[in-house]
Amino acid sequence: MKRVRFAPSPTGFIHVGNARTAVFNYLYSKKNNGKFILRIEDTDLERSKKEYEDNLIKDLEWLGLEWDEGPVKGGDTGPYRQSERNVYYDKYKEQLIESGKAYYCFCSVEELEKEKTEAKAKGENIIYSGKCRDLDPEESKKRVKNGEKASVRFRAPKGKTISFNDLVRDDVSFESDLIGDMIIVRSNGIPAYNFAVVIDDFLMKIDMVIRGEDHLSNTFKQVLLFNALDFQTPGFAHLSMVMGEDSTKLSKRHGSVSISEFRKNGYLPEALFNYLSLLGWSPGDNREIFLKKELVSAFNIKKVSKSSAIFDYQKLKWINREHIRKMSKKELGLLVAPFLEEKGISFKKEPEIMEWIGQAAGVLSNYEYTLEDISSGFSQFSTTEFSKEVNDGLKRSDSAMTVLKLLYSEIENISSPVSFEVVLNGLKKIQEKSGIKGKELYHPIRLALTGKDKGIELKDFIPVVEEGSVREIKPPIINMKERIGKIIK
RNA sequence: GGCCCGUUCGUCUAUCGGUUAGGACACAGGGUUUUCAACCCUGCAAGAGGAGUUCGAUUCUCCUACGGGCUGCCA
Repeated sequence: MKRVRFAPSPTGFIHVGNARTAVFNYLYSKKNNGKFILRIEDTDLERSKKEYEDNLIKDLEWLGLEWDEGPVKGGDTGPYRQSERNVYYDKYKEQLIESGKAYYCFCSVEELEKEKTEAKAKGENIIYSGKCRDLDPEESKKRVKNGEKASVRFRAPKGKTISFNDLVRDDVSFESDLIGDMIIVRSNGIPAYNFAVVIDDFLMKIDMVIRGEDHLSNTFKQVLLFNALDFQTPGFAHLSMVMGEDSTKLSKRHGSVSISEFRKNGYLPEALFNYLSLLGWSPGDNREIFLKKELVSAFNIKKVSKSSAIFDYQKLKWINREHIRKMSKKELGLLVAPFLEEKGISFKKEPEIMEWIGQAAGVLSNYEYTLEDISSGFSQFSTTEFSKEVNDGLKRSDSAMTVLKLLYSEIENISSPVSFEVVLNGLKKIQEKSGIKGKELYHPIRLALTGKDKGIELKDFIPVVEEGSVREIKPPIINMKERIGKIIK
C-alpha cells in the first residue's frame, strides 16, 4: 500500500512550487492505488497562522487535490497537525535520551550564534562544537528538572556514509561527519522539523516521501534519525525546484505565484493541474493536454526530470485556453458568470441567459486565454462608446455611410434577434444596389458594430449581440440596429 | 567557504551508445476566413567546455565552468 503525504507549513499562501509537489504526490498515490495524506507542519509557532491553513485547504480543494486523510477529513493516523502531536514527539524524545542517542544541550542561542560567526570567519565548516555532548546525563536531567532551559540534540554518528536511493536522483550519499549534532527538540519543548517529520512519517505509515529538492540535505539527517529509532526508512523522491524566468527561485516579482491568484485571474483548476504536472515530467509521447484522470494513468515517477524547470506563464495560458475550449457552452457559462458579476454585470441565472453567456464566452475564447480576460471582453457587447477617430472616420466616408444606411433599411423593420442569414441576404442586396463589395462593404460594418478594425468576426459578433439584446442583462446588450442607427443619425 | 544536486532549441521536454536529435509554447513567414484572432502549413532554434572509455558518444566515467539547494532552537 503506497501512502504518501503532502506536508506544507501554514506560513504563507501556497504557491505553484508547493502545489506541484502536491500534484506529484497526488498522482503517485492515485496511480498506485494508494493514499494521499495531508499533514500540516505548524511547528513554527511564530509564523504559522490558522488563516494560512484555511487558505491552503481551500486552494488544494480548488485544484482538485482531495486527500484521503488529513485535517477536516480525519483518518486513522491522526491528528494531522503537528501542533497536536506532542505526545508522540515526547515519547520518542525520551526514548532517544534514555538510550543515549540524544542529549540535553544548555548552550544559549547567543552562544551558538557566536560560535557560528567565528567558524564562518575562519572559513571552517559550520557545525555544532559538541560542547554539551559529553555532559553527564544524570546531571543534565537534574538541571532540566530544576527548570533550566535546554534543547535536545541528536548525537550524530561519526565516520559513516549515509546513502539512500532516490526515485528521481538514484543513489545519493553523504558523509555523516559533516552533520553536526542537530537539535531535535527546541528549548521551548517544540520539536524541530527533521525530528517531527521522521516521527510522523513513521507513525503515519508513509512509505514514499515526495518533496522538493530543497529537502535533499535534510534527508540525510532524517535517515540518521530513522535508523536511530529503528524505523523503516521510506522511499524518497526529490523533485527539482520551480524557477522564475531569470532562473532564480520563483517569487512574487515574477508575477502571480500563489494558487489563489491563479484562481482569481481566471485559470481553470484542471489547466493549472495539467501544467504543473508537466513541469519536470512528461508522459514520453507527445500528449500535452490532459484531464486529471488521464494524468493519473499516464504518470510515472521514474520519468520525472532531475533538473529544475522555469515556470512559463505563456504555456500555462495556452493550456488554460485548451481546457476552456474543451468545455461545453453550459459549463463555460457557469464558470464565466461569477467573473461577470464581479465586473458589475447583472443577470438572472436562467437557462437562456446562461446559454447566451456560454455562447459569447466561447466566441471570446478565440481571443482570450483566461476566464478573467473573457469576462472583460463582454464589455464590448454593451457599449457603443467608440473612439472619435472611428466615429469621424465613418462619417467622413461616403461609401461607408451608404453601406450603413442601406443595411439599416434592411433591418429597420425586423425585430431582434436578427439572424445572420438575414444580414447576409441584406448584404447581397446592398452589393447589387451600390456596387460596393469586399472589404469596402465589410469594413465599415465591422467598425460601426464593434468600433474596432480588429476583433471578433461579424458572423460571431452579430448573433451574440442580437441574442443578447433580447435578454435581461444589465447593462443591456446593444443590438445591431441601435449600433448602426447611432452612427447614421 | 564546505557539502549535496543539476546542465538538450528562448521555455517545457523526447531520446533503452548508432536518429536528418522529435514534439509543444513562444517567435517569424505563408494559406484560409472579404480584416484581426482562431485554424492549417512552413520556418527559426539545442546536446555548457575539455579529456577519457568505445568501431561509434547527447547518452557511460572524470575534470572544469555555470546554475540551484542546504549549511537555523525555519520548514
